[in-house]
Amino acid sequence: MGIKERKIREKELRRKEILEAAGKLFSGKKGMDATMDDLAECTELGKGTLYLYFPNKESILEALAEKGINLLRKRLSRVLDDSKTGVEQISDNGDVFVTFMQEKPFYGSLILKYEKTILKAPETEEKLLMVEPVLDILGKILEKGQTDGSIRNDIGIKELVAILWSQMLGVLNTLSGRKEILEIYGVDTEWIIRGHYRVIMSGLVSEK
Amino acid sequence: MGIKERKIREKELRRKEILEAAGKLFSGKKGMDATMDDLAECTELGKGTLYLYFPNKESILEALAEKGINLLRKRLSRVLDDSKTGVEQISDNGDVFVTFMQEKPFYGSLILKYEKTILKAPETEEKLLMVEPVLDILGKILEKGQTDGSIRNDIGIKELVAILWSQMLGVLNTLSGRKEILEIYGVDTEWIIRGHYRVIMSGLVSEK
Amino acid sequence: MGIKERKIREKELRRKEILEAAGKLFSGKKGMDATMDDLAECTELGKGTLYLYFPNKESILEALAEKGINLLRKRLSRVLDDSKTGVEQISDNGDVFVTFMQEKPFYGSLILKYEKTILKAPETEEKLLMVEPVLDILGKILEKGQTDGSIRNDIGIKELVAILWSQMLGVLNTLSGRKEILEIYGVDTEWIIRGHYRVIMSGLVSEK
Amino acid sequence: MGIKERKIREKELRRKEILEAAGKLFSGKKGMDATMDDLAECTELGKGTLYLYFPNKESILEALAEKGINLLRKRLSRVLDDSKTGVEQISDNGDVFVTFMQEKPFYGSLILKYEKTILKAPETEEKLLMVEPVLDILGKILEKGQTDGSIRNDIGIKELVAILWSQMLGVLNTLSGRKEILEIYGVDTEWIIRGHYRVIMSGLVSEK
DNA sequence: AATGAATGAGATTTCATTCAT
DNA sequence: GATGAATGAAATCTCATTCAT
Repeated sequence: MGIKERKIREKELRRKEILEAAGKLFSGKKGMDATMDDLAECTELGKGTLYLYFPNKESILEALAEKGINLLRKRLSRVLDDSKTGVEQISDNGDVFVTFMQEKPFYGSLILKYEKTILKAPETEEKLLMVEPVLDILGKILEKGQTDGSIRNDIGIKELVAILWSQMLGVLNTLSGRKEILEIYGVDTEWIIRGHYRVIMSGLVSEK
Repeated sequence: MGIKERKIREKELRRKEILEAAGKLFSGKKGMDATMDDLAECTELGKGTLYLYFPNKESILEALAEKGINLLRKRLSRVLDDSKTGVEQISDNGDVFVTFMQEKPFYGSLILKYEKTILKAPETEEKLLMVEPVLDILGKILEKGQTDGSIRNDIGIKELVAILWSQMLGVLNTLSGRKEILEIYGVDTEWIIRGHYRVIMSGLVSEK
Repeated sequence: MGIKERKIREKELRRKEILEAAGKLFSGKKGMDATMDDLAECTELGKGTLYLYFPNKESILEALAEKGINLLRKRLSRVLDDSKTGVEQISDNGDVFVTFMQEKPFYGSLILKYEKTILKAPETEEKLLMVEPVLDILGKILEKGQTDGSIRNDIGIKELVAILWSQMLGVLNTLSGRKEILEIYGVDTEWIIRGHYRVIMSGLVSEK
Repeated sequence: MGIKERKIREKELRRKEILEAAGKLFSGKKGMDATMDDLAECTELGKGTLYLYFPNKESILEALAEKGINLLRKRLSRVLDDSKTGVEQISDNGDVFVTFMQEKPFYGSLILKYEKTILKAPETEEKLLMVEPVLDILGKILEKGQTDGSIRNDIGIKELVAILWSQMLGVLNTLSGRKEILEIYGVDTEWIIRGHYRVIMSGLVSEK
C-alpha cells in the first residue's frame, strides 16, 4: 500500500521539481523560447523523462501559469476581511496585485498569456477558466461592496469582475513592457498604478 | 514623365495588395503562424517577390499593425469636437473604439501585439511608439477635459493617457478572446464594454 | 560502467560513419555542393541527426580536411629516417605526397581548400594552422638536411617550409584539375611531378 | 555604315565599363559573393542590362580573369629580351610576376581561380587554356635558355612550363592568404618570394 | 536597347516529440 | 522508470536569371 502512495508522492515531487526549474528557466534570459533541451539540462533529467510528467511543452507553461495563479489567489484571499467595506478591500486587493506583479513579473506574463485558458473541472465536465479562483475572490469582494452599499450596483457582479480584471491585466501588460517604453510614454510606473486605482475607485463607489 | 510616378504608384499598390492578402491570411485559420509560403500562394506571387516588398515576415505583421492603427486613428479623430466637453468626447471615443474592435477583431489583436513596438521617426532619431497617433488623440481630449473642468486634474495628462489606453486594451484583450470564454464568464460582451465605460466615466469626471 | 564508455564509442563511431559517407558524397558527382539533404539520404539518417554530430555543413568539410591531413601526416612521418640525408628524405617525402594525391584526390582538394584554416590549440589559446603537423615534418627533414649539410642553409627553415609547401600545393592544384587540361598542356602528369622534384632537389642542395 | 560600327564600338565600350565596375566590386568587401544586384547598382545599369552583355555571372568573372591575364601577359612580354640568357630572363620574369601580384591581388586570385578555364579558339575548334598566352611567354624564355645552355635540358619545355607555373601559383596562393596566416607561419612575405626564386633558379640552371 | 519586378528552387537550421534500449 | 539519439516537418531567406513592357 504505502509503496504505491510513496510512488505517487515521489512522482508529484518530481513534477514539482520540474516545474520549479522550468519557472527559473523560462523567466530567464531565453524567455519562453527556452527549449526542452534546456529544461532537460537544468533539471538534470533526460529529455524523455520530462514527457513522463507532462504531455508536452505547452502543458508545462500552463502548469506554471496555474502555479502563478494559485500564488496570486493565496495572497489575494488574505485581503478578504469582513470588517472592511467592499471598496476598501478592492483597494487592498489592488495593492496586493501590484506587489505581486512587481515581485513575480514572470508569473505576471504567464498569467497574461494563459488567463484565457480553459480547464475542465476534475470530475465534472464543467469548464472553468484558469483564473477562476482569482475572479471568485474579486467577485466576493464586489458582492460585499454592493451589499454594504460601498460599491455601485447598477452593474452586475459578473460584469464588474470581468471589467476590473480586464483593466487590471491591461495595466499590468503596459507595465510589464520594457522600461524603454515607459520612458517614451514619459510616465512613471508608480503613478500609473496609483492613477489606475484612483480612477477605478472613484468609478466604483456608489454615488450618493 | 508620369512613368516614374506610375511605377511608384504601382509598387505601392502591390505592397497594399500583399498587405491586404496578408491581413486575410493571418486573420484566418492558421493565424499568425501562417507561413510565407502560404502568403505566396494566396497572393499568387513568388516567395521571393514578397521579400522584395518586405524584408521579413515580422515586418509584414508590423505593417499590418500600423495599418490597423491608422484606421483606428482616422476613426477616432472624427470624434474630436470642440463643441463637446472632454468627458463627452471620451465617451464618443469609447464608442468608436468598441465598434472598431468589433468590426476588425484581427486588427485588434495586431494592435494588442504591436502596441509596444518602437519606431524611429523618419528623419529625426526620435523614438516613438507605433500607437503614438492614437495616444495623441486621447491626450488632446483629456487636455480639453481638464481645461473645461469636465475631467479630473489630479492626475497628469500623460498618466491618464497611459491608464486609459492600458485599460482599454485590457478590456479589448478580454473581448478578443473566443466567445466560449465569455460564455464561461457568463457575461455579455455588450455589458462589459458599457460597464467599462461607465466605470471609467464616473472615475474620470472631476468631483464637484 | 562500460555503458558510458560504450555510448561514447558508439557516438564517435557514428561520427566517423557520417564523415565517411560525407567523404564519398562530397568527392562524388555533386562535389562540395552536395546538400545536407543529400548527406542525410546517403547516411540514411535524419537531417536533424547530422546536426547532432556537426554544428553545420562547413564543420563537416573541415573535419574531413583534418582527417585527410592526418592521413597524409601519418604517411609522411614514416619517411622520417635518420639514416638518410635530409635531401634524400625530401625526395622520399615527395614520393609519398604524390602517391597520396593520386590515391586520394578528394582529400587533396580538401587540403587545398582548408590548408589555410586556423584552429585553436585545445587548451592553449595558441593559434595553429590545420596543416601544422605536416609542416612540422617538412621542417624536421629540412633541419636535418641543413645540419648534415645536404640542404642549402642560406634560407631559413621556416621560409623553406613555406616555400616547399606552397610549391607542392601549386603542383598538386595543377594535377588535381581535370585530365582534359593536362592534355591541353600536352604534358604528362608523371613527368610534371618528377620534374618538379628534380627542380626542387637541385635547387635545395647546398652549393659546394 | 558608320552607324553599325559606332554601335558596335559603343557596345564594346559598355562592356568594358561593366567589367571595370565588376573588377572594383568583386575585389571589394563582399568579394566574389557580391550579387548581380550589387553590380547593377554600382554600374548604374538595370540588372537585365547586364545580361545583354554577359550571358551569366560566371562569364563576367571569367572575362575579368582574362583581362587580368592579358595585363600580366603584357608585362611579362616586356621581359623577353634576346640579349639576356634564359635564366636571367626567368629571374626578371619572376620580378614582374611578384610585382603584379602585389599591385593587383584581386586579379591574382581571379587568375588562381580561372587558370584552368578552357576557352575555344575563336574560329578553330582548338581548345586552349585561358592562361595560354602567359605560358607561351614562359615557354619562349625556357626555350631560349635551353638553347643558350643556361637552363637544364633534361626536362621538356612543356613540362618545365607546367612546373614553373604551378609552383608560382602555389606561392601566390600562399601569399594571397590573410596576413594572419603568414604571421602564424612566422615567415616574411618578401623572403618567401626571394627564397622561392632562389630555389627555382638554382634548380633550373643546367648542371655543368 | 534597357529595365527591374518577378521568380522559385533550394539551402541551412531548429526543436518538440517519439521510441528502442 | 529513465534515457537521449533520432527524427523530419517546417521556417526563413537568397539570388541568378527571365521576360513583359
